[in-house]
Amino acid sequence: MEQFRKVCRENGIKVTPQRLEVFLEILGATDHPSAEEVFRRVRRKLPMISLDTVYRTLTTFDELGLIATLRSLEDRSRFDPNTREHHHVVCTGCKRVMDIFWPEIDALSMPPQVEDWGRVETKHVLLRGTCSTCLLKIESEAD
Amino acid sequence: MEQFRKVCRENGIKVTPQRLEVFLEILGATDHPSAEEVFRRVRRKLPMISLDTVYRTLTTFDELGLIATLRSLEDRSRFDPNTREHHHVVCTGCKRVMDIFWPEIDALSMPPQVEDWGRVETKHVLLRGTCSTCLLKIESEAD
DNA sequence: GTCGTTGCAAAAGTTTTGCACGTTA
DNA sequence: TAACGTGCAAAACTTTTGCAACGAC
Repeated sequence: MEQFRKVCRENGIKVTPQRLEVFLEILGATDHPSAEEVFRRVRRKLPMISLDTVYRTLTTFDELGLIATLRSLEDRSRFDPNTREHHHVVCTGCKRVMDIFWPEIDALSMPPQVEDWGRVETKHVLLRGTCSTCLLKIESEAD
Repeated sequence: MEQFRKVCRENGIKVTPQRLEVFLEILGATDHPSAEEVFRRVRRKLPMISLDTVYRTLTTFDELGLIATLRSLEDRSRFDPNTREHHHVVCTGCKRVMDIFWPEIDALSMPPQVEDWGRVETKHVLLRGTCSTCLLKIESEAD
């Protein structure tokens, strides 16, 4: 909690009761809650908090690297005619997606914790980064 | 195209101009278009097609295994307090997500096609399957 | 002719935003 | 007190659904 105040100070954002409660709630969560679920839980302590504040707070925390957001390709589904096992790399700049074939990954056996968990049906790797075109663009903008 | 008629016949769905055009368009696509983008392209050939038909058609094709849908965890974002590198397995039954630590994957170097592509910043593996609780439930329902 | 499919419109669900007010630093 | 952050309400956006008309088999 002192840690949290410190992170806020370092990043120039204010410590509000809303941010503090969302922080405490999400840090104790092991079940990957949705924004709606976080809202439900935080409201027990802070009944007047609004859902859009929860969204704004989660976005802020994600930007500060305090939490990770699970979502694959931005906000909408994309469709792929290739149904063979393969993977994807997406550019955070231009949002373009490239197929990857990666036999080493396909061949890997599951870690023990997953064997106990149940039956795995599919495996998909998503890489994020910056494509060479966008890298060039960023370099030329830096002039 | 004859292939497509055959798949439809085998699965008991009708061959409509809409389905045919969506099929032709998506099979030629290498850029992982969104539903909206597929709609835009198909409309060039079939100006009267509606967006909801495109959605329905894409869903149907996905169910038949003709295409793959890229989307991570169902429809909404989920948040994870764990920002160390790790991966996830999600149960298609109960939608619960479990963290996975998988050093073998983390240590793998990128395939050559990715080295050329640009700079990769993050790597995330998503497994889908059925957790043991849901497996038991399915078995008991099968009685 | 039957029944699955489409188009339209409206709804549903998640996430974002404009704005006036309140709170933090 | 000067920004920043919040709550409210409404909007934006993607995706789904009810229904009458239509078209494939």
